[in-house]
Amino acid sequence: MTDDLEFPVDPLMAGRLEQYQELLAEGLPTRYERTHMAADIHAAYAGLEPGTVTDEEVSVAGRVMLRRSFGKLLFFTVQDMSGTIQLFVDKGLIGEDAFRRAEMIDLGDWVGARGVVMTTKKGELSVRPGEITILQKSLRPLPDKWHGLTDVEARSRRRYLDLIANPESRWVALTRAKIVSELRRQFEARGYVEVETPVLLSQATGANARPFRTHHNALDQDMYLRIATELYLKRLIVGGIEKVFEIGRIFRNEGIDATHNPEFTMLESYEAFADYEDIMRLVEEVISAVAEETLGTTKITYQGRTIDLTPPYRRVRLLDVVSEAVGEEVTLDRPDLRQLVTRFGVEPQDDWGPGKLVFELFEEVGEERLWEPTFVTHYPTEVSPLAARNREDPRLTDRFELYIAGSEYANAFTELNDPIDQRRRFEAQAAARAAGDEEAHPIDEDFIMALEYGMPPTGGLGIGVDRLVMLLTDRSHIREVILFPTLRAEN
RNA sequence: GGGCCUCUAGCUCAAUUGGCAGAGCAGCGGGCUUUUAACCCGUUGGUUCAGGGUUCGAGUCCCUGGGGGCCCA
Repeated sequence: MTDDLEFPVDPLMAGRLEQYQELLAEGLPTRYERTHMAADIHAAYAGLEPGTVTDEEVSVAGRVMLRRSFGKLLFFTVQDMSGTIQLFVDKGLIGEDAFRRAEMIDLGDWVGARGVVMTTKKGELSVRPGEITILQKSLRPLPDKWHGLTDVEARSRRRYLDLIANPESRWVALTRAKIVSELRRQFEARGYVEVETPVLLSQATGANARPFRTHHNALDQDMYLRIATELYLKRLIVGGIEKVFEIGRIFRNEGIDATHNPEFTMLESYEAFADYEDIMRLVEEVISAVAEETLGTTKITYQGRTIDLTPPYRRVRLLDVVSEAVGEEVTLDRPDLRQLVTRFGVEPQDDWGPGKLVFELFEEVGEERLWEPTFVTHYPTEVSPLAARNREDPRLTDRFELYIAGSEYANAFTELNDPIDQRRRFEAQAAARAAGDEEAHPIDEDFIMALEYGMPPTGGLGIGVDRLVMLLTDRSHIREVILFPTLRAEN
């Protein structure tokens, strides 16, 4: 029967294929009327005495995960999005024909079943179907029913199998959805307007990173995938959309490791008339609210250690973090800065000024010390080309980054709205680029023009959504929170 | 980019000093009216990542390449 197929048939699939072709000939259903999710039934009938048969009729549908077959009894464990429910099939009640058909159901098949809610002698809540319908065959065997799918690469590449076999993976995926939804809700509740800015650009701006390059055929023009949404969102502030945010995919052409995927999701927000201290309060409120709404608590466990996300978060100046880490006072004025950072393993380049030196030193020795939620403030102007200068010390900016568990989760500042200074900053970046820094920011003339029309004082924010999901779901690798992480092509 | 580890049946894993490539699950056949990874009996299934080398003999040792993981930069 499978001989006429134009592709080689795996012996493991042969029996199923034959059955599938019979089902196709009979006609498979195009829909199924489900009244209950598995979890609904567990919730509604919790505590039902063993050996009870109710007269409550329900219908369930899902994928067959386990099968236990006796001579005249058949047990299926069916999994839907909410969990699992057992089907109890009794030959004496369902009849010879229906029972024979039920016996042909394989692990992995999608089925629908309608019948009464009952408990078995052992107390297992079950549905005793009067009818079972195969909704679609699975032609391939599922991963090991006990061990699941453990191979890291296979789990990423064939995420559908991971989701079928590993409840934990499903939980992460669903929790991510909740987190993103709650983030959106938090900003909307504060009057922010969600927008979409271009992904495809003639110039990649808004961050220090290397972009992906592509080409538009009709325009015959090289284009870049965005590395940030920043400058477009600020154009919208100029345009009078005073509270604006975007949750969007960002692309950076860089290596892949535990915390980096070439495409990732960033939330950026901008609010007119706010400064970076307002944004600090916003971040505390949003992060703690998202934890509370998605996990039910702000006290979380990450990699075996507890973290309290309850505001307020500690605030500390970047220079103070660095000073504490190296055990002596570090300032931008120290003549021996270059030697100092070298001593701690940083390899400075010739064109690095004091700000860059201190910043690199912070990344080397400061970050890892920050376990409890901490706002690190006053980043050097030299490494913050889009942030407003601090009024007391113009070599520093009114900027902060949020650190938790040694990693960065948010970056925010009072936005630079002085078009003259912005041009100067861009020119400094252009000089760095000319000196070989491929990640230096290019000059964006149109953005300067927008600032020349006047941007109100504005507080801006970026949150790494994938990192936040990692934190809240206790995953140590970014590929665990991205359904289809970037992988080398197979073969 | 560097170091270490790893790749064996659809899945999860074994294979002693270099000596016939195995198990459990899945599959197939049979039994069983209350199972929970059901159980019991029987049974099919291999390009041991690829290529080369050493050897009477290579999953195992060596070389080259590839995939993956962890750590470092």
